[in-house]
Amino acid sequence: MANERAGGPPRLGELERAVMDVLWNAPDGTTAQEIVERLAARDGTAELATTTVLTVLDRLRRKDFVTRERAGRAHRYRAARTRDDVIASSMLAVLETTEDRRSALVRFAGAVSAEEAALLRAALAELEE
Amino acid sequence: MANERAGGPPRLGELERAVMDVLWNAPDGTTAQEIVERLAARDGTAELATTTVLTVLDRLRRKDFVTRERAGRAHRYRAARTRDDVIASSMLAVLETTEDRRSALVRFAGAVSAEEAALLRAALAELEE
DNA sequence: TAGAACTTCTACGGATCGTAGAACTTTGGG
DNA sequence: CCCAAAGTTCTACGATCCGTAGAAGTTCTA
Repeated sequence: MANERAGGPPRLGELERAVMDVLWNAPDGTTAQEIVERLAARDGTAELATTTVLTVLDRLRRKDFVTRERAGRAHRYRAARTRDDVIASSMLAVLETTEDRRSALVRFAGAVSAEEAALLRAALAELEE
Repeated sequence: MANERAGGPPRLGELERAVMDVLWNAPDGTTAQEIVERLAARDGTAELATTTVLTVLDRLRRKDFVTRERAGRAHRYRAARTRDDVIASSMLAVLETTEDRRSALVRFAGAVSAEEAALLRAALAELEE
């Protein structure tokens, strides 16, 4: 009974997030191979083993972040959720850990940068119509 | 080099959060003993060992979520940060994991309830002055 | 059909967290 | 002023998550 994640969406690790970033930049999907290459290029580091990325892709699939389909002998992986969806629902999940969302939101509004405040205002204004 | 949390505020586990909740409801601080009792009362479960709560308090202290001061032979623990501050900065941390904050914010604005949208608008309006 | 390409299985080490006993420190009461 | 009780720190263990990747299995394609 040691550890119970209970509510909230599954958290992503560092590499998991990096892989998602690659997928989000490839709307038509990519192969594991290509992900390996892009990660190495992006970070200027040595390539990871392909199996490493495949393991991560598998975990992401279990978390419903990724889908795939056959393509020749490989699979073509693609993001199952948009980046914005993940970010927004993750922010919401955090917000839901408090009883007093009101004051948390007020605080949040005060904590974002001026530009972001403007963005939020614009987004909220659009909703109002 | 296995695991690197890198950026972002430290995450809280389930019990850690529960302890913070108790502290947030006790603005003048409490002792470990009292936390044990409140947790048991709140959840209707058996009391945890006092050392368990003390361990958690210690970890929270290292994460700068909690401070304490001597009070007789015990310590009096209190929250070092407000609940809203923790929530808001945690939301911000999530937001910062994307490059395109603009569209994430738009999506977020669309995902909150109508009431919450109104709250946000009000909070942002106040900032503008 | 065999070799290459790809995937799944298995595994390990580090980190975090829930959990708590053992050992140590402090202090109030006698 | 010293001791027992109250409180704290030390140490530890098991579970889970994540990064990492070899070994073993599967599936194409030439």
